[in-house]
Amino acid sequence: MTFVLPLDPIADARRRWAEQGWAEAADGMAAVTSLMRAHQIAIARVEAVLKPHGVTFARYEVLMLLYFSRKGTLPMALIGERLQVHPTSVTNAVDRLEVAGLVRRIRHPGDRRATIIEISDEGRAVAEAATSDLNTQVFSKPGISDSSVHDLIRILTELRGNAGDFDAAEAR
Amino acid sequence: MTFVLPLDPIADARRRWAEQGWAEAADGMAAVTSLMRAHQIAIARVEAVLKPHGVTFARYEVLMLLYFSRKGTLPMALIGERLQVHPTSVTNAVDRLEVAGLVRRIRHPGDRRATIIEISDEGRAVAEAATSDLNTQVFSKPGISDSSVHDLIRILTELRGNAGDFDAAEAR
DNA sequence: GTCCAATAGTTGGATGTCCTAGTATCCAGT
DNA sequence: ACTGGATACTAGGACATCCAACTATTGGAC
Repeated sequence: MTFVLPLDPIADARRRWAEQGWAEAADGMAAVTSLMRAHQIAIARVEAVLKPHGVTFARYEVLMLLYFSRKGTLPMALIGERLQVHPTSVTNAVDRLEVAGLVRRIRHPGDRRATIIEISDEGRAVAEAATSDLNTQVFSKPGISDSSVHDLIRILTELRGNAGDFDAAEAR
Repeated sequence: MTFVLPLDPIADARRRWAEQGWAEAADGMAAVTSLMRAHQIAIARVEAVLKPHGVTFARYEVLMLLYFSRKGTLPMALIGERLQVHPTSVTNAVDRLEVAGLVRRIRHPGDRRATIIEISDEGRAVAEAATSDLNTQVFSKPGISDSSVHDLIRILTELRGNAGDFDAAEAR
């Protein structure tokens, strides 16, 4: 009985990097490539849970930002800033959320250039139901040990901080 | 003189999760969200470096797989399996690489369903130049400490393993 | 007061990913 | 052989992201 043991493709690539004389970059390559693949795995799990709720992760994030805001309203620009995405991505997400009746566009009273987004009751309901499912099906069992979860958060916070995601002084 | 120090949005969300009684899922949420954002940062850095070479990261990965293969050729199916992407994504990447003259489609001698992809001399040249730039500009300085790089690789390998990325117990 | 640079949002285009469906081909069981 | 189920790839569609360009509006400089 013969078993072919599939090797980890990333560990393979890292080995090749070292063999090619790129030892100095091998770990970085492995880290970045792992990040790509881990993202792919995580997003797939999340999207699968969100699908029945009729939202994607991008829209879910917008919804939760509004859900947790004081008045249930936020300017487009602020949403983009918080989520660190391009303005056009916000437009896209809001368009679809609005069509689904989960949010509403409101004219900014003091600045006619700006647009305020308001979450609707249906939006709140979806946010709560989706979060409940995500918490039980994904976030509570992320697929790695508790200590790894902590380390991962710490390391990625370091990475994000160095990339200018937030003021390093506030990194905690 | 007042400076507004932007807080880490993810640390914020984690706090809210705990306040809402979702403490058990708070870390998982923070880990997954951090992963999404870290991916966004990494892919942006990588794509910026690859852009002058006329390839994207998706195509670069295909190119490197071929570059390191014994004969410079691989079946489409194997490429998709190694990169863990959908067959249509491979078709897409190969289409563009072929148009750019970096790879070539060849008929599989023994199986008329299959297609073999062969890297061209230009493909090899691009692979080498792009790798050189990536190594010096990204992989050698990933934006986190060396020990963090090691921990990150270890944790993401754990995550990928649990997701079945390289289930060693599986027969083929 | 006027003018111009900066800001907010949208539109259109390029790219990547996945899914569903369809075509061609292979292979094993009867 | 034959037939039906797998396998390999492609076509078309939905989404998300970014960039470049455009419109509308704001606010400061002169």
